[in-house]
Amino acid sequence: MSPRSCPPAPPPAPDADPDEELAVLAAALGHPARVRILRFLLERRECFAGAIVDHLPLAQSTVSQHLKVLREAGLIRGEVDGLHICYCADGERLRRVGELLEMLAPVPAGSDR
Amino acid sequence: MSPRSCPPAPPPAPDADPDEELAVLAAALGHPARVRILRFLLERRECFAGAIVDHLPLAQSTVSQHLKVLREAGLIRGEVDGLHICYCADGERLRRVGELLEMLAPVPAGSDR
DNA sequence: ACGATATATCGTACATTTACGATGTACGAG
DNA sequence: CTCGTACATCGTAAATGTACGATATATCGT
Repeated sequence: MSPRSCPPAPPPAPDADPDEELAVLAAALGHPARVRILRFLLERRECFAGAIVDHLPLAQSTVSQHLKVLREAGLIRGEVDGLHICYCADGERLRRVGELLEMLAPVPAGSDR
Repeated sequence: MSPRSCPPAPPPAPDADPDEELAVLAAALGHPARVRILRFLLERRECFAGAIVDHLPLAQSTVSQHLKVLREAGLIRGEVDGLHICYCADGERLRRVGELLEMLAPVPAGSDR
């Protein structure tokens, strides 16, 4: 079972300008360490920040900074669990990226051969 | 009709690491001016660099830099047409972003209510 | 060949990002 | 209350990004 499921959902923070919204989300995804963090959270059952630090070749403070970037973009959420913090990837927010992308460049009709 | 359709396709430049590939593409999308350039190219029939410059509140040299970032990420291609250069958004490459995103976080089964 | 036009590149200034170690904060154990 | 653990934040240095004006390059028209 998952270590702790994160709270239902924080404010979705609607952005007036879709270009700006996409740019902000894409920028948060624009560093390999952050993509790796997301993949780690999505693939593993673990979620504690320490596990992420152990998984990356980066200092704890650096990982914490990357977590902050992801948090501020709404791509992850953290829930305090005693001494630990359990981070979860926010699948909805990630799907929002795909949605914005699809709005930008709709896939051409009948491209499912 | 479109001003000039761009050449078929340059080398797809496969990236060994999908996390790295996604990060590079996302970083290229991580600035509102670049998203606006892509939208402009996708929505309008125009494609000349000058039209993009007119469309953005940025200096010509700055727009040229953004075009370079998009070009290096493979998100646009430019074809010289006399004095002008016609830029096209590369739909395939944009769809590749969605693909990488989908590989990262598959949409949960039966989420199409 | 010359001048005008379209775009790229250079040089530069300033802001932001990335990385680290050090330090702060909050919690639980004892 | 004190100590250790887990994480965040601070301070800072180096790298990268963003923006501009100036300049280079290439093409077209004459």
